[in-house]
Amino acid sequence: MKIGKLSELSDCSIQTIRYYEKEGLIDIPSRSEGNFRIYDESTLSRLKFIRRCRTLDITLAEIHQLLNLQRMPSESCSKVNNMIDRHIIDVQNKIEELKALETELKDLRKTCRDDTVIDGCGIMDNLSKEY
Amino acid sequence: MKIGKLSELSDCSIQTIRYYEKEGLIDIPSRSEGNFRIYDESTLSRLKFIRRCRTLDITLAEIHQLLNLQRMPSESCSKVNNMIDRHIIDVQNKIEELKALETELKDLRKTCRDDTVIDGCGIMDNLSKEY
DNA sequence: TTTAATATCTATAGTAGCTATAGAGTCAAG
DNA sequence: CTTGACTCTATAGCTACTATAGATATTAAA
Repeated sequence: MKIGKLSELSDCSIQTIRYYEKEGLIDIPSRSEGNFRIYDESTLSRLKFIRRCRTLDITLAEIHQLLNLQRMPSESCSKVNNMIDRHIIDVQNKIEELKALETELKDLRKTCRDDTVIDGCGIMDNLSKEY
Repeated sequence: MKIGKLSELSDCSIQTIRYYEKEGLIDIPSRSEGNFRIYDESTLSRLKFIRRCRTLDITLAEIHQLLNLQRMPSESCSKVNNMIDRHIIDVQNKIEELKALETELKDLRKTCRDDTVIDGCGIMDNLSKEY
């Protein structure tokens, strides 16, 4: 199949597929006479794997590592486990940060009534203060 | 004062200060005989304002807007309020997304025992599945 | 006064993961 | 034979910085 079809089936944009090729995440495909990329099912599976990882916020560098591990089926999978564990912690930390930010923004928001003017706006005042 | 001192006092790196200058967030400073940037207190205040906004994840484009609003003290401050409200919602949405991601990562993690190899690793299996 | 260390200058490239564009070529249908 | 849909390469843009390299300026010590 050509790149348009692959894009449709994999839910990756055409540019993204070419980008992944450049990054070495998918195999270099064969070409048609007219120089169009020709793909088979294996690239589709690969793209789905990559997309699944990306929805989990796994970086492309980490996906590289996972793909390398796939080629060493008898290795211990502790690296995979550690990677996921690290991600869980990162996500938890990020959630805590965002909660703190939410509180701070809400506090800031309270300092302005809706019907006032820039000059007396508590928000602008607060942003100018030091912390 | 020169840029090194300003950097120290404002907690912005020297490169960041020059970057903000390029982006039009701070005034273009005067120069010494030897072509060094010379700043006064007003730039320091401005940088503190910018930094405060940045800790609240306000974008540089939005900071631009806020600075424009500062120059119109008799305008209604509803734009400021709306901006903060929008940020609160964005942050809340992001938190929900991350919570879902956390759950998903934890579920994924449960599919692998620590003492196995890649070939039988539930995580690798799961990443290859479609959803 | 020379010299060495420190501070500053400009310009440029890199980060992550795409997305968007321009300008050209390919191919099937009408 | 032309139209339209598809694909090609190469390049630039996004955000908010950060990190060089190589040159100049200033300051302090010897």
